[in-house]
Amino acid sequence: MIRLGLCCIFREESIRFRQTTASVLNRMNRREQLEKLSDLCTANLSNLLEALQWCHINRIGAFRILSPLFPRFTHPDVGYQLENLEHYTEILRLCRSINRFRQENAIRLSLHPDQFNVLSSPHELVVANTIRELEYQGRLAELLGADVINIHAGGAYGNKKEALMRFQVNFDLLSERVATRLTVENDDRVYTPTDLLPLCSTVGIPLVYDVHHHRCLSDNLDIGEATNHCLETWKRVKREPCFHISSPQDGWQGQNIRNHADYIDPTDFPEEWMRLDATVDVEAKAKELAVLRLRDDLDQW
DNA sequence: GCATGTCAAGTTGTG
DNA sequence: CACAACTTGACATGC
Repeated sequence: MIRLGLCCIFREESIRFRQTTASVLNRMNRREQLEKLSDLCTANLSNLLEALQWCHINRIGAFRILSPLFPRFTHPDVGYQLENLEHYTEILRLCRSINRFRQENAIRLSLHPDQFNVLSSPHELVVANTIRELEYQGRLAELLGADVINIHAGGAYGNKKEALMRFQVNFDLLSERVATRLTVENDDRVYTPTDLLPLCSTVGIPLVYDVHHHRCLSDNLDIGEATNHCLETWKRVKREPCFHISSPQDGWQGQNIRNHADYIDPTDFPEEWMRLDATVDVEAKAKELAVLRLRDDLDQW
């Protein structure tokens, strides 16, 4: 069975995640900062539980958790520890409820750290910041029961081989809780599946195959071949494979095919995926509306 | 109440 | 060399 995944937020449902910025926090004293952050973390966890309940009711089998679930957690000035928040006990209780709910209802959770997390960077500071952020997401993953932390391979710096070598070296600096969850995804400007598959076998991490990115930046593999190679990387770690799907905003003849459309054109859904046991994250601007429509479209087939 | 500007972070490609 | 694009809404501010 294909399980479809909703990414991070809702378009029409009133489930909303809250945020803040460092500049707002910096205008407060530490006590006020922690009060605000405690409120936001607690609210976001309640919202996450609601999001999972929505997924369950609507037969959506996966949910991607937004990175700033705990806002500004790793920020150098205003970062904090959960233990220092007023609602710490409540926060842990909510995490356990979420973890139990996703387990009982078989909802797969994943995380997708932002583009500035670059393990292949030649800059020590960038790598250090990346590791800090990944460790935060690892903690989150452990608390909530997410099994995927998916990132891109980063920049090429004029030499992809060397960049991927740095990725490999820096991977060894990650904790067990991050390393066992980390996956790498082909992107639409630098790294194709062909570029990443050797890294995946050397490091022993799975490939998240984004077919839209592959259509924007192709290699010598067709979709069926890339799918099969991707499946092998997941088989090695005995876990359910993960794919991404989107459609271009103005069709394949449009100006910028990288932009995501509101909905998924069902003809963009690879035939090769139809009979797989796999997760397919739906990256579409209409969010839950797009997932529901694609679910119905696939049911028709 | 509504419009507008801001938000920690990286890298690439364009002009 | 500077800057927009990537992707993107939520929030705070100002009128």
